[in-house]
Amino acid sequence: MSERTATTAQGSRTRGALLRAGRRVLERKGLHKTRISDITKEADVSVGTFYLHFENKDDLFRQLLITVEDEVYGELVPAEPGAVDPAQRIRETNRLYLTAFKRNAAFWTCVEAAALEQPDVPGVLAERNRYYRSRTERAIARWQAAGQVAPEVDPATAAFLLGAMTERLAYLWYVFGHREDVDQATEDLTRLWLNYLGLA
Amino acid sequence: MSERTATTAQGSRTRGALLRAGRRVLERKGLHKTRISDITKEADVSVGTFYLHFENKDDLFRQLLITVEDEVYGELVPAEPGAVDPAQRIRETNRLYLTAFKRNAAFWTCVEAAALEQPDVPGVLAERNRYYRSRTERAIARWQAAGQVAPEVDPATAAFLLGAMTERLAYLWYVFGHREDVDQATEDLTRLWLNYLGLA
Amino acid sequence: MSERTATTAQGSRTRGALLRAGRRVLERKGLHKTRISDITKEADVSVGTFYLHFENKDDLFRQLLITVEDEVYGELVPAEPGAVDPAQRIRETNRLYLTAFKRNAAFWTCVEAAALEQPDVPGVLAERNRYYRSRTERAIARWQAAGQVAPEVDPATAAFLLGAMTERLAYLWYVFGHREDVDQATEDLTRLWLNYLGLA
Amino acid sequence: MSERTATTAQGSRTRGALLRAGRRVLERKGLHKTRISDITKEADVSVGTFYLHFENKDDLFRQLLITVEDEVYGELVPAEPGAVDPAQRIRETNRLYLTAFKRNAAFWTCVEAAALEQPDVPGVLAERNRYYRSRTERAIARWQAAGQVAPEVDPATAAFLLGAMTERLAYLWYVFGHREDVDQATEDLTRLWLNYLGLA
DNA sequence: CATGAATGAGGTTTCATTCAT
DNA sequence: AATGAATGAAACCTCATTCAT
Repeated sequence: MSERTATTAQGSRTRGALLRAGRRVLERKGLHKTRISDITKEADVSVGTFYLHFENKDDLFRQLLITVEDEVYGELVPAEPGAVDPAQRIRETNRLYLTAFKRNAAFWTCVEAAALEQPDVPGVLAERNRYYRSRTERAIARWQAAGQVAPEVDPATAAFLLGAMTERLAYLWYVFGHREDVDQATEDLTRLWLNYLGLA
Repeated sequence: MSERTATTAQGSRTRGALLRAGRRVLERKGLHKTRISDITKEADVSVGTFYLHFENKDDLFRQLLITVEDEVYGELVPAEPGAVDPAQRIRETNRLYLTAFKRNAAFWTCVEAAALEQPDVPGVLAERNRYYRSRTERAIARWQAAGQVAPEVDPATAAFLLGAMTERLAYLWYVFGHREDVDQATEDLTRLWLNYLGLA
Repeated sequence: MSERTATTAQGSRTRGALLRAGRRVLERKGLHKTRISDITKEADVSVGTFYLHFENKDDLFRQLLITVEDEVYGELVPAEPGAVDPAQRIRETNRLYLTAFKRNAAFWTCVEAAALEQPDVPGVLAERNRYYRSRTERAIARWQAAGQVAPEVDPATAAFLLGAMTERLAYLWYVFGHREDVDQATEDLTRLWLNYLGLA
Repeated sequence: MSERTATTAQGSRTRGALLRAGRRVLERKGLHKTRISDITKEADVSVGTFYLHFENKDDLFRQLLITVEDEVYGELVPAEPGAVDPAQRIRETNRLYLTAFKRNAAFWTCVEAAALEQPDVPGVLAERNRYYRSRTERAIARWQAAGQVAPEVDPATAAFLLGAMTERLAYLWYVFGHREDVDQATEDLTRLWLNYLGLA
């Protein structure tokens, strides 16, 4: 439906405008108070045009979610992939995550809301989680092999727990609370990771 | 606001019926798909009666939130208040929390949704958090004084971080995931606490 | 229906309270924005009580109209009924009318509104008009007989025209405009009468 | 306010249909008994369409009032603008006024009702009054300069009083009473003017 | 592709009136 | 007589979606 392969240049330009406008409006008004007409007004097109590119609001939202996910994913690859000090690596990843989360906090509010109602959204979020978790898990296993992390830590459990906490803290700080700094937040978060992994 | 502190026995009976019906319907259909007429149908009263007791859906929701909060708060007082082994105490509190959360998980879905839209809800949640956090903080300080927890742990930070993580895990397990057990969940959660506090 | 002959002392006390409350609320909120519950609240009785004494809002309004009419009628009898100077008499009557109208202006707003919708109200107003008109007509005829007013004036027409104008001016001054004085208003009005009757 | 200055031919056609339908229904049922759905049914459009063109019933009414005012204003310019006999001129203007009023009497019932409730309506009416009054005032002053009207008449007062009376008589005759003729009404009214101005 | 007027189902809220207590 | 909770018909208004231009 919403995936039309061949489109005019003009067509995909309009589609892009709607996506960008949708994001702006959603961040401003929230998932439920956003009307389709709000989005088309922001994009400076007529209501009818919306239905040329999307099935409905949920459809646009899903497309948007994928786009934003990609953006965030892309940024989270740490600078130097070589082997470094675990503490250093954890700190750096946390900083990248918090920075990206903070920038997308307003939109993330809508994502959480959608997750409670739209059937596909939890799946998208779960996949993101799984990706992070497995990355974390592999890193911990590596550190164990290198003798930097105690062998009784279960990498899978650790990755799950630390991930959950990281998410919630980011949410509390940047969505509900109105924390602005990233530096101290990174320190607070990192300390928790190091403690748990016995790296402090 | 909307309450006229129930003048009649009949009046407060109906009000109670609406609150209970509201909760049932909210758990079934979610915050946004619940219609006022759904609630009155479930309570077996006419639409007009709803407005005799509540200003609108949000009003009922707020009243309901307070009620449920009280229920949950009430249960969280650990059985034997005497001085016991910290690990034992943490495990017990976690079990109580997870049990209560699991029982109210469906309603909590609505609470999270409401927190993203209704201005007063975050306040209610924040207050609950503050209460727990200060209880936790005092306990940790006590354990430090008794030499059971290392002095370099900051009780305030620890309470905040551990609380956040606990919340998110409960949410992931019982709202998104469909975890059913409490025993193993309690163990997983408790292990994290003990690790962070150096009590393992 | 609403005319119940024998009633308790308590009963007619409540009825009176409702009438008085009704008038106060009508003056404050106008005919259409006044709710039955507004009236019972003002009278400090329950809604049910209203229907013990009146059929509905229109019924109360009609009763009230009669009461107020009586009040106003009663006041309009000039002090000394003996033969006096016509100009003097006209001035005095105009003053009494404007004074009474001003005091009842707020309620009169409702009367005009009701006249446009309730079938019986125009009749009540018309009767009041007829009463005044015939009084005026007789006075003019008397003055003609005494040679004080020119014989080519038709008393019936004169009474009708002068009455209409008096009504409208009172309305414009005290309902729409917010005129406060009575003295100058009386002079303005009286001058018009004298001019028309050739008494200037 | 609510107008988006008709973008499409179709759009303004529908808007016009709603205005005309609104007027018809208002005249038939009166201001308060007219439902929005009555109007849309009469105009043969759906309810939603109403809100595309007007904010609510009051809004439509205000638009309508302006339209009708314009209609009436436009007609009241006397045929030959040259200098003529004052009596002749007064008679002619009165006839035009009564004719226009009679044609719009049913709608005027609603206008009077609205004036008692909607805050802007009295202003519209007052402006119309002011316009007439100043026209009348200038005419009287001209006649005084020409020695046709006695110098002791105050043009401003005369214009105000005569205008008020004219309004009320038209109202009593064509709204409350069901007078049908215009000729005799014009004579009655004109006689009053001439008398007051000493032109009889 | 784009437009924006039109649709109407679906929800919210009000309030006159009744009736069991 | 008085109470006030309960009723439900009736109005209002919104907004996702369609479709003729």
